[in-house]
Amino acid sequence: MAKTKPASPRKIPEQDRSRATVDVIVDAAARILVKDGYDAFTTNRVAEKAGVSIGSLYQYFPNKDALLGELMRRHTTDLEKGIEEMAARAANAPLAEVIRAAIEHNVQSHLIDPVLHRVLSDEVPRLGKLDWQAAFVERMTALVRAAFEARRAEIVVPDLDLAVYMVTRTVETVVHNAVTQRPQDLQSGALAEELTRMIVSFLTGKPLVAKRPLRTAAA
Amino acid sequence: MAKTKPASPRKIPEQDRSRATVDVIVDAAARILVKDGYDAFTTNRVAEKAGVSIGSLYQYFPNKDALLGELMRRHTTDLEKGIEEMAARAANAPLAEVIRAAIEHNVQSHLIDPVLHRVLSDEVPRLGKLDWQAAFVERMTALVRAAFEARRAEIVVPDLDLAVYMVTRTVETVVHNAVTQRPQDLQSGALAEELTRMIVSFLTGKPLVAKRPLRTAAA
DNA sequence: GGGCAACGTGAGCTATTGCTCGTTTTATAT
DNA sequence: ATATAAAACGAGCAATAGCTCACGTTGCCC
Repeated sequence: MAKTKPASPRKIPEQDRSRATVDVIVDAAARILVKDGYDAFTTNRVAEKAGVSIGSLYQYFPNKDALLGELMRRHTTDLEKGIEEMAARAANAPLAEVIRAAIEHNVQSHLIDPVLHRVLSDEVPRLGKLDWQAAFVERMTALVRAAFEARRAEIVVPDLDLAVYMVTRTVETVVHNAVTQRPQDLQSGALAEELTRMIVSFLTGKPLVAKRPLRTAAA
Repeated sequence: MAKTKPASPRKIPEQDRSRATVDVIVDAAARILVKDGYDAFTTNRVAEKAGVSIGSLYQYFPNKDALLGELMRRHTTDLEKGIEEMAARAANAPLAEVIRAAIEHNVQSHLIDPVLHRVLSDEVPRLGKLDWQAAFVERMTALVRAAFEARRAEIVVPDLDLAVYMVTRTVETVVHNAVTQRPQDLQSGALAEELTRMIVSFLTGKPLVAKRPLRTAAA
């Protein structure tokens, strides 16, 4: 377990053949992580499962972390797809609707490849803040911040930065953990419903009027 | 990195001498984790730093995970100290006060040994659900649930289990992440204040009347 | 003080893993 | 066809980490 160096792609694939090799390697990496967890994620195993030699793997990935990084990058890119457009679509909707849409989008994202998502965020050792990762977080934060600023008058939280921080953290982690611990409430929409109430009432200081009447009996 | 087995203490220390040895080992483990992170946490290094031989370490800990487990157990025990008494003290206070007290207690807990706490929860590979860990979570959950049930009339969330889940997750992770990402807001109490508002308005469906007037200007 | 068990020691075994490098195969260009 | 470079190969090296075990030391009990 040597300390891993900075790491950038060793060689850029030029022919279709090599691009296919890279893809097959990344896919195998994902499959191993999903099926057997991070402990089973060794470069030799990935190469074997991909049906390529270990040497080929190291032609395109300078080290293990680079492969992991590329996998995370692709996964994140998939998740990001659609966020901007959702934000644009809800651009001049009322605050409560924006929140609801964002939360529901977040829930859907978490239901795409839950196992890979969980392994990547829970089991993989933090490979100290990749550059693109920080950029991603910043972009998302900016998006939320802009949405809040446009509706500043409705928001009672004095410190807007703090509000953005708390809301993003809360939504992300509650939904994320619910994938494994509350799958039923995620599917039924109950969690998204309550989470929306929570965030909206936090921001506006006023209770959210429910779209559909809340059940009044206990579960 | 072999798969680690169940693991229970290999030998129970009987003399003072050996109990001191165990302590010095656990302390060294904590110091290494805090100062150098999980990558530097090797059994040989721990033994060296503790000033005992590697053989001694393995007389009391059957494997590496057992040492880590014991360290976590001690840390958690420290955190748990005071939770029950706080719960008892706030037994018949109004809901908002209970929430506030619990959140402030949680904040204080996170400020005890923040670095160790962070390493243990973020950097250490999940050693699949220790038995005492599950028990701890269950005890805490039961505590919160009891507090909610005693005030069921004030709570608008239809599914009380879901409410308990969301509240515990939210408080824990927001505070936990704030330790490293929002230390200022933790220290100032601003985060605890807003978090309390968030939880109370979520539960009661009504805005929390601020103890001290909120600043109305933006940050 | 003798015996026994608890305690302590550390050289080194075993196993694994990330990764290299000399070689061979395949595609492209002329 | 031949040359050239990209792509693929895979045996094996170097490093490291978890852990064992045969042996020495300390302390308790009669």
